[in-house]
Amino acid sequence: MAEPGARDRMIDGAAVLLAKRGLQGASFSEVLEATGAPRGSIYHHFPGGKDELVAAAIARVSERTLARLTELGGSATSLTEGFLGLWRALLDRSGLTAGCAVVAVSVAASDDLLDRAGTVFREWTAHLAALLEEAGVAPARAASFAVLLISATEGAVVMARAQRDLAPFESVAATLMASARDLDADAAS
Amino acid sequence: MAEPGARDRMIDGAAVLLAKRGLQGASFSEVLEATGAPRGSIYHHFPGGKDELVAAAIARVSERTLARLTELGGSATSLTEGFLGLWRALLDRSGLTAGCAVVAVSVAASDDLLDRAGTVFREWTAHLAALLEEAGVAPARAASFAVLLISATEGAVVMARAQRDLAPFESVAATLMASARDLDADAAS
DNA sequence: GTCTATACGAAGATAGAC
DNA sequence: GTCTATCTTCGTATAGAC
Repeated sequence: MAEPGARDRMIDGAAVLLAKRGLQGASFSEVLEATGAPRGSIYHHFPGGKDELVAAAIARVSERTLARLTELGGSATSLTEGFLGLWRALLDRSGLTAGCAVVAVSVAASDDLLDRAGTVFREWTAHLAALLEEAGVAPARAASFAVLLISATEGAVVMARAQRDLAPFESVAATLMASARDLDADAAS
Repeated sequence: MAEPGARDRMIDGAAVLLAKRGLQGASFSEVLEATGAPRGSIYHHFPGGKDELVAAAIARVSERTLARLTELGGSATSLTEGFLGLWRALLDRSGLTAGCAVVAVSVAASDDLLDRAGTVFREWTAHLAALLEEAGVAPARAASFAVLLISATEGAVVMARAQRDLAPFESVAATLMASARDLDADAAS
């Protein structure tokens, strides 16, 4: 019952290609080559064509990110460490050749896909802010730190990748971790 | 003497299209249509093809950014305000449809162009750090704040554009301005 | 410096057989 | 569900005339 996996593999493959080579690099040919999925069933699985595939890919990236954030819970420090860890792992695993699939879509997509990317960022921001509040951070500070954490991390990933050097990422990570410790200290008092 | 302007217009046009539509959106056809430049002279002006045009475009964006930063000088506060102002103006002028051309190249380019984008980020970071030091900020703090300012701003531009809402940018801007005031306060003491 | 014409390949998408 | 074949559009790039 349900799909045997071809559709799933295509979605994951598209997510990887978006992260590594951008929207134009995530062509059907590339996705099929990377996943071994059958060419004949592209439009069976994705009647909406490439946009539908890309939308599914960034939705999956979003869900996974949200799920991992939830597991982190606890303090502002652990949330920040965990969020940074997700992107550090992406850079490490790829040898600094991959970035964020959502960012890749945000800079070169149709209006519909741009909207979906915006929704992903809103979800991440809201989820992070809610978890920070659970950790005892005041709502206003939780909201502004959530936006800063996401934007600075995403920007740092872009810089580290372009410079082929993890240094800018680690510099930003250290600064954000210091801020997170301040949040926890204030929450405890 | 020198070029009458066709080459210059193409470079500027490419920069605008990169910012608005990404690398694949900055095709020769689009650039020619946007600038009115003659199709027959593309490879006269850019023997290296598209990569050479894109390289020239992000180099020009970089130069302009560096020049404007130099004009700002003064304090950490004025530098931060000015840097944020450059990107706020970009978002405003375009109705939140344009982003940073260098980021667009960083997520979807050839190795050579990726290197050039990395060089741009290094130049911005070094220049900002140097100006912060002139403003009395300690070298280590100047370096880390320069990286944070660039990465957070770039990330915020991506988020604001995707969400079609300036709010995330302004939230990040407020946080960065508060940090800049701290730097100035410490520099004065 | 600019033109037309064109070669070449890649990409998205569709049709119809199996 | 998957295949092959094909269509169309587009983008890069080249050649040679003006």
